[in-house]
Amino acid sequence: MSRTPPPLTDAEDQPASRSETIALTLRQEILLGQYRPGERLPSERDLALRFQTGRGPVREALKRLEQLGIASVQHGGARAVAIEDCTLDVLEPLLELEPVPDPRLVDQLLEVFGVLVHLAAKAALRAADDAQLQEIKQRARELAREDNNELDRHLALREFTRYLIEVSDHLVLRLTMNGLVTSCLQRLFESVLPVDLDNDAYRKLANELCEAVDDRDYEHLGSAMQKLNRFFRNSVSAALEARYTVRKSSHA
Amino acid sequence: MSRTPPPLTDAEDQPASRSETIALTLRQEILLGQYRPGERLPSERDLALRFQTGRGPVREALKRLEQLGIASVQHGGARAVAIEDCTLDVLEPLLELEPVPDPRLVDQLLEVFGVLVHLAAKAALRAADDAQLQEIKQRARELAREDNNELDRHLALREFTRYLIEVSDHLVLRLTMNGLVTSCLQRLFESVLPVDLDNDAYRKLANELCEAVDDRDYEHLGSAMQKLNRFFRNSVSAALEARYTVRKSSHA
DNA sequence: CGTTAACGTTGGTCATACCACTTTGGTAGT
DNA sequence: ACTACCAAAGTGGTATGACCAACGTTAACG
Repeated sequence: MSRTPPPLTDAEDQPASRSETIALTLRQEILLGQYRPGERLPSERDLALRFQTGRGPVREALKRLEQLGIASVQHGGARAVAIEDCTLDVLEPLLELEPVPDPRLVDQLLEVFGVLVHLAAKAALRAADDAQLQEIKQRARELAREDNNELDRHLALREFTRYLIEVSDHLVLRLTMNGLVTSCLQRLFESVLPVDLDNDAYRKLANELCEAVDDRDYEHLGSAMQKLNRFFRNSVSAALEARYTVRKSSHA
Repeated sequence: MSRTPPPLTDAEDQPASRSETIALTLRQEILLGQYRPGERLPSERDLALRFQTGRGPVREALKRLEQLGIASVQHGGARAVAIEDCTLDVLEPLLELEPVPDPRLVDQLLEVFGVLVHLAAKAALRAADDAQLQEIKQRARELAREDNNELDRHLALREFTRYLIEVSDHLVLRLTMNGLVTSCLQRLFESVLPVDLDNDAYRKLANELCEAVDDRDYEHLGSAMQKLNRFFRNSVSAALEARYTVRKSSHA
């Protein structure tokens, strides 16, 4: 008969399997502090009962949470883990806990992102052959084009950093970025956009970046990227703060 | 009476559950390139047959691999994923693939680690209250003690960075470090130690770090940490290269 | 030759049972 | 009253077997 389709609240599309739904829900609950660190969470049987399913999906969900570092399941019982001891992968759900992500967290994210991109740029310039160097220069110039709108700029910037990482041939860097960029920044830019950027300031910084790349000047490159990063952090921070307060006032 | 204590004493050999063993084995095989990216890996039923177990444990193992980003399991079948698209968590198994970790990878790891610690130090000095600042200074001085042996030094250094991260109150940084430090560097130091460090050079750098911390001088701190990091990278690199060649020659 | 429909395979789920371990609470010994 | 021990209950781990829905392949069809 009618299987009463699972009550998908507002999360993803349809294709969420049972175990995924369970994992998502539990993750959310733990992240919201519903279970204090070290506290035992319900037994698999109870969870199965609660989610109207068998132990199989519940176990799979728990395995995923364990891999996330968000839960520790042992023979005695599964326990919640403090957020600070988790993996980078919890950042994405953490940012999506509320409709407007925590500005502080976003700023931290961009800060870390900044130093890593800086590293990537240096490594890329060091490792690039002639063709790749040309490509880098080309993409750098794209950043400073005048007819870019906000979306174009972000896409170009993302492509630029992506290419830098690729050229740098730096596996550790790439893996670290995978956990940051693909899972967090992408979402972030999608939800936070459009950010009001000072167009002149931006193009000026982008041009400085171009020069540094053209000259293959590491020092110059470093300072340019730092400025650019600082610029973005400030812009995003301002935008987020604005929305944050707006939301709070309209919510109350 | 004898409490039958034999089973323990070693980290993770025996007490690995079936699903863990499967996950470890498959992870290893994929990392070794036994399945090319995008290639389908055996069906759950085949895997269950191969590991002489049911589909349950196999599914749990696959879920973990999927969470690691190392495999993508869909309705059509599970597929392997390129290493570059995985999570940071694959670094640890990657380093442990061979008895002597890949020097190049280790150097990259230390490089990323360096910039992150630098960030942590700045953030910590910025955020620390008086008591914490004193504690930081105290621990910095521990680094420069004369009677430290190699193990003490590494432990002190790890404690120092750990405390920096804690004080910095920088969640993103901490999470990133969790994926790097706890899983990789710890193992690394255990397996690579002892590293021949130039004692005088080290103490000189440590003292410079102390001064920077005492003065709360960010610029000085930055350069000191960069030097220290460079020093470590060189030392570890040299040690690893030596072992690498030794192993290769004795192996052939 | 391209399209489509049937089929077998695969992952996703369900239900039940049993085993091994941990926790817990009670009991006996001191 | 405290400690040490032990047994029962609860929990995770595994095994089995079945069914469904989605996918890939293939064979039949236009």
